[in-house]
Amino acid sequence: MSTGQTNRLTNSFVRKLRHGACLTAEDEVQLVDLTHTARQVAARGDIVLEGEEARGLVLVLEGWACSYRQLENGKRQIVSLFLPGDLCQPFGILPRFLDHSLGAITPVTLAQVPLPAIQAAAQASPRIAEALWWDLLVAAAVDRERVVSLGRRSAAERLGHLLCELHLRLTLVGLADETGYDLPVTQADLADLLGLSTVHVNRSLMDLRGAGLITLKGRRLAFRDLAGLRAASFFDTTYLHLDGAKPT
Amino acid sequence: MSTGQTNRLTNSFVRKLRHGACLTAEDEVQLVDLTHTARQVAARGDIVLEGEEARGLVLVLEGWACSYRQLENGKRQIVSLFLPGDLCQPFGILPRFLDHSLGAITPVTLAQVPLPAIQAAAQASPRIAEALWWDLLVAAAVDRERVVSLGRRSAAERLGHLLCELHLRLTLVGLADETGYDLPVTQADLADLLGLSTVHVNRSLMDLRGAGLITLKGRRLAFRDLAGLRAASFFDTTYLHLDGAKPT
DNA sequence: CGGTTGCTTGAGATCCATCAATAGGAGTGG
DNA sequence: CCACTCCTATTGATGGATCTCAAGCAACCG
Repeated sequence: MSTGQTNRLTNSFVRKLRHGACLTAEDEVQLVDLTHTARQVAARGDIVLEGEEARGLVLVLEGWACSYRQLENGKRQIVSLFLPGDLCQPFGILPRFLDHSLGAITPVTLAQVPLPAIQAAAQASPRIAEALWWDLLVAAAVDRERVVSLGRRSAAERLGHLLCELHLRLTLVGLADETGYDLPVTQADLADLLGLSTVHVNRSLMDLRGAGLITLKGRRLAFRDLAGLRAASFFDTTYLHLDGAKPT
Repeated sequence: MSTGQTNRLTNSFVRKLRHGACLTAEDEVQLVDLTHTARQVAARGDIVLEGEEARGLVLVLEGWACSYRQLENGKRQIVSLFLPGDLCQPFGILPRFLDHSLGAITPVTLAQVPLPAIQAAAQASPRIAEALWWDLLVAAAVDRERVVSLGRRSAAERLGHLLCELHLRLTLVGLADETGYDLPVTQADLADLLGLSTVHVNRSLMDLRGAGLITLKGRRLAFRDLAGLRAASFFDTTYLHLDGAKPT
């Protein structure tokens, strides 16, 4: 209850979608209604395993989750990170089977949204449709940025860029401010996300600390020089298409 | 005119979408009608530059294109590769401005599809909607696979995996068979796609040739041992969700 | 033909992975 | 409340995969 209040009037999903379209009070009620089938999964628990059939859209209401692939050689790659308010699949179709697994990082609260229900909501309200499409666009932009990082950025740049990205995404749902945010992932998780070894993640983290850019104690990430961090990791603050946002 | 015949009855877009839904003759007419505003771009020419406003969905009818990011340090990362029949953006929304550039690799024939037109087509036919969503799903799966490759696969594995992926995608639109296909990209393009240097792409290509897996002369890629190549690069043939396909 | 572009090969440098060992916390059970 | 264990963070040393710089060559083209 401390990290993100879920009640009948709003939740992280709605808080995020407000940035994508000018939702009416009625729209918000419709969206919250989609999320009433809540389900808990413990930290590091499985949500859906690769090869399973999807039984509905998975929506993260609280906590952090991720999609990942477990490789034949024992390595793991996290494909996407899902924060509160994030939909784990595109909202218009369900695959016959998943080509990746979904797992919890922290304890998570999930909603399992039936595809027909969300489609009906999008049909009924052009603002909901717009917000959902905007969300899909943002998710795609985040994924593109990950490709760029993995392909062409150094370890420290990747790390810094990720920290900036998370800052922006968490701010959207009210879970971060200018000073920093809770970063409830292990260095091994970061390694699987960034395509690095845990040892090198640790050293890159040291570099960022040594450069006076961040502080990371326990699970709290604090910025000491946000502008400097953004510059050092070539982070472009406009990349989430927030210009279409209607801040509440 | 040799690579892919475009006429009033069918084109590469329709040929691909047939795999995603059971389209009627009427559906196919609707889809072809979307593509009549053809436009040519020369090899290596710009299609849309980063920061520009999108004026419609870009659809590749013939030739190869890509989306890429030009980095501050002079490096380039290709984010997605677009083959004949590929839509370069999700079909439900246009961003205010592009966070990446679109460029031609070979000479390309493009259609610029107005967003309202494609939305109307999807509204009018649930089969068209299904096919478009399937296409989006496949594109997302390809992008995920790229993330996995960049993060956790060796250079030779990345290359082999890409060659297998292209084989499958080109087969969908009738541009490849069991023996191989035309690969009209330079080694520098491959490097920017795979996050490698051109020198190392060359050496990895040599490795695959040396292992008796492929032949690459001129612009023709020929398989000498497709099963071996797939095994060596851990390629999963089911990953494009073709089980939902209705082969014609 | 000269110039350009793309492919190939060599040699040395660098970034990052791997292996290994230590230390600090958090939980657990006695 | 202590001993124990596990997990995570940290640091060192070594090796390997890939990059960068450099040069030669072949094909194409005006």
